[in-house]
Amino acid sequence: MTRIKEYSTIQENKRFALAQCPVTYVMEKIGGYWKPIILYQLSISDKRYSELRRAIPAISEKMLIQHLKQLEADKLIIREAKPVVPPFVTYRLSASGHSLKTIIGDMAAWAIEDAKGTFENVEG
Amino acid sequence: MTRIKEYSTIQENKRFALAQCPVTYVMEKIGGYWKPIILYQLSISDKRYSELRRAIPAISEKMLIQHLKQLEADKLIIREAKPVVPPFVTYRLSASGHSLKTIIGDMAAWAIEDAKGTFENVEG
DNA sequence: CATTATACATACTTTAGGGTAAGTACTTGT
DNA sequence: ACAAGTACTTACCCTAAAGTATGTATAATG
Repeated sequence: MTRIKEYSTIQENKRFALAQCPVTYVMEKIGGYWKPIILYQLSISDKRYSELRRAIPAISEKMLIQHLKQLEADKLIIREAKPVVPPFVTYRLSASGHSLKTIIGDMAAWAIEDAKGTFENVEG
Repeated sequence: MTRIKEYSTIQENKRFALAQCPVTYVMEKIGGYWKPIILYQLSISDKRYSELRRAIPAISEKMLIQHLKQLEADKLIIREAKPVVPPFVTYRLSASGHSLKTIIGDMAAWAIEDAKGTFENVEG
């Protein structure tokens, strides 16, 4: 995972925004390009690492793992590794993750209303 | 406003995410560092450009204008300019903007609960 | 004995977005 | 005459996040 500088104006402003603005807090947690898609996939069903990879073919392995680690650190998902070889790792939504589903649903509804016809299938 | 390349993998993936994922669509609209804060300020009351600037002292003028233009292009806010000099420009939420308030409120509520640790140690 | 599959890790590059600083045009106040 | 306030605009720099490519250990399979 990429190092970040201890100090920079961007970091300062981010801290400011996080302290002032709960919305930014949520953004920080689900605001990567792929995070909502990962969460959507996990909301359908628990999945192994490789299942996620196949479910989202366009994502690179680095991005997948990186976001999984972040989501895990933010306690939105739970990682379970069976001590076997080859490894068997399953990801699933935590309580926080599940509680986000309502919001995500509302966001999706708003988006679909706002841009009628742009979206074909998905809910996540 | 900064130019973007006609083609890049990032743009490709963004298009993919936007087409597949309504959440990403919402993120695109309210996902700048300052956008939620601007929207929040305008949800309190309509404001002139300079009032916004004073309400959010940490933001640079470039960022403020840039986000205002984007929010206007996305039809979340409405810009009204009186043809006088010195200029008198007022910004206010559009209908779309107002309809976002519920979602923003829910996000804020979730953020506060999550920060408190409400969801911790509960199984998904 | 080489390939495939598991679940990652890590070095390096690119790009979009954010930040800094300065300028524009026009009027009012001192 | 000059500073200050209005609402921007533009040129340039820097950083965080995203992308590319390759490597790791272990076991089963052909």
